[in-house]
Amino acid sequence: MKKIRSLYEELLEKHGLQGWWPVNNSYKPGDYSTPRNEKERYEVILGTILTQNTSWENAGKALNTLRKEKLIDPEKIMRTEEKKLAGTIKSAGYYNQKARYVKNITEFYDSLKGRTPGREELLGVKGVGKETADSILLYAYKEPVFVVDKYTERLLLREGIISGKENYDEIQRIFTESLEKDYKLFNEFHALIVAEMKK
DNA sequence: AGCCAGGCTACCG
DNA sequence: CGGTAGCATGGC
Repeated sequence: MKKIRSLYEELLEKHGLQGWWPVNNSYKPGDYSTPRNEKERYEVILGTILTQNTSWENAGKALNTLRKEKLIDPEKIMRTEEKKLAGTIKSAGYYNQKARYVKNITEFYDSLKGRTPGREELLGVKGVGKETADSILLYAYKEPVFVVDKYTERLLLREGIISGKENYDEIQRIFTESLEKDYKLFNEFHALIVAEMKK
């Protein structure tokens, strides 16, 4: 197995410390303290839905609108009519689907009562697939879960580490078997992958 | 002007 | 079951 660890060192050398979750946050390189409270946690969770197959810019605009409407609040989202919610997040694309997904994840989030969810129960929420579940665990709950996305797959393809036939869990295992389970490391590694692959 | 952006579900064979 | 159409805006 080509050294995943040395790949990390190379990327860090090339790009420097990045940060965490790039949608609408004044994060600083090397600062992994966010989310600092439940409101920020919930905002990150909304961001994971809004950014599905969508540019961060468009997802960020939708998040800004939600913020302006004071809707970064589970109770308010649940009280907002789905049609209206869809209009509010229009710029994120797929707004009808995502309005439904936002409702679903909000109901689930509320039912947790502050508890950290498991991956399987997250996957039980309609609108939450593997990448979204893992993004929620890593970025909202600081769990040491490696997030696999298009950039991750493209990088491993480029490096000849995978053939392209591997599934999500197999790709994820390549990272978790080679690295200590540290959410800051997983967070930074993924940010570096994006810095490397985003043209 | 068409292609692409950190996916996911439902449905098809 | 593995494969894929549909969902949609905004930036280039």
